Amino acid sequence: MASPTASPHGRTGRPPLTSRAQIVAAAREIIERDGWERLTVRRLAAEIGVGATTLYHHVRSKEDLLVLVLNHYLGTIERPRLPSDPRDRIIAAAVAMHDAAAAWPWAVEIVTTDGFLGLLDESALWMVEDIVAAAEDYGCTPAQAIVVFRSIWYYTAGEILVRANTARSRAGDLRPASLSRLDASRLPRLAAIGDHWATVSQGDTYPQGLRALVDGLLAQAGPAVS
Amino acid sequence: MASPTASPHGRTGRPPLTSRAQIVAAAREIIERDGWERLTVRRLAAEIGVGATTLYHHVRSKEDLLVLVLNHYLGTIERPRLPSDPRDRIIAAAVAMHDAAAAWPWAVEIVTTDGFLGLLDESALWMVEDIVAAAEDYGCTPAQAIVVFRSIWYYTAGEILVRANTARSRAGDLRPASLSRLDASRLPRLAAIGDHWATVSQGDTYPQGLRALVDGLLAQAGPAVS
DNA sequence: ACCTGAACACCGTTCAAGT
DNA sequence: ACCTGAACACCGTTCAAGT
Repeated sequence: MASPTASPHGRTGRPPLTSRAQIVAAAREIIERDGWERLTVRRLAAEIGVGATTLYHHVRSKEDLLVLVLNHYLGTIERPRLPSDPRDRIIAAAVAMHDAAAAWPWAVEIVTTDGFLGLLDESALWMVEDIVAAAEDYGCTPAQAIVVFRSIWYYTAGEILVRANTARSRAGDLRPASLSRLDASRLPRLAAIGDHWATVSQGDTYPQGLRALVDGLLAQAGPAVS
Repeated sequence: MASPTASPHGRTGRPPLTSRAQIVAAAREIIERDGWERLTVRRLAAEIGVGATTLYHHVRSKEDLLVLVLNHYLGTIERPRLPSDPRDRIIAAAVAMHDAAAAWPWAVEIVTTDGFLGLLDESALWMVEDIVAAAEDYGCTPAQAIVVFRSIWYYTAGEILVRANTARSRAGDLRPASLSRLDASRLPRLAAIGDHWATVSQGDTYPQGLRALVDGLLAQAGPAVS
């Protein structure tokens, strides 16, 4: 009566044809091949060669699936060597976090929840750890270090969002977004800037704004202890 | 043969039963009553009492509709009186922008496109104008003023996103998000902070981070001219 | 225990046809 | 010119039934 393929966990019944690892791998394949907008439960099931409803035996919901995929992605990112100077270390860690997010902008939607730390695996939390540790090494209290991380994350998430949406809208119709049409008497500064805005906006101002933010935050925490 | 209800614009044919103004009003009604997630083309049409396909004679797409609704909303916000000191003026304008966005977090998705300025009516651009003008009054070049605005917008949009997603996820299942489960040997600082993180995260740290960002940005532009 | 198809309750958008 | 229902091409999720 005993199943000839009884699992080592002592479970009985039909052995699984689908595994969480297989699901995550297929999801990454779809994201990389077709873009993350195409990752739907139905497509993912088709990719694996299984009924759509089967997936609900392995993940609770689509969001659950996305968290799974995100953690797998974050686990593949190597932890960078960081400078010893606390201020420079915060900036380097933030840039690493930004680069990781820029490659996977959809992840930002999952991760922009205040409780998101509870969703992430330990292997993905070193970005947070490094920033908090550097802030404390500079002389921040734990509460100040949290504010430092949060503020950097807000700034980074916003930049990623703009970056992703801009790329998406450029894929569709080009928008002129010309400011020269503006009424100079009501919006004089914007009218004067005119098309210069588009030129400046093409550049990457993330690092510059980041340095400003970090310097401002550390100044609030008091002068360096060194 | 002439229509008895020929419009003053000299157009002929069946007079419209549906107007853009009516559509925008109905959309706002749905958003305020049921939440913005419930605003669908079909629901909107039902609210007006018209076929869903009819709306496509008045708006090009759903995105077009959202831009229409957003501009109407922004047009109703009063332009605040701002301090004369440039630094304080930037902060006050940013806080006004933040408050407007916090009330309508869905709008952030529309407006986080680099070319979004081209989508907004003049009546909505005073927030941008005021920040740019204040930055220039402080002594920034136009290019620096653009970086100031962009950086503030990134930070603000990110905060709104986290705020909106946190509210949404709290409406669903409560997440514990406990950091005390962490391995202290691999993530010592986070483990030490533990549940203190949740306490600090409950507070509103937007103004504090904003001040840090603005001070950092203005320091980059050089010392005050006054 | 694992997997299935059918079904539910939706989406945004197009298009030929009606008035 | 304006409005319509039907249809297209999808979604995420549930559930009773099969193996």
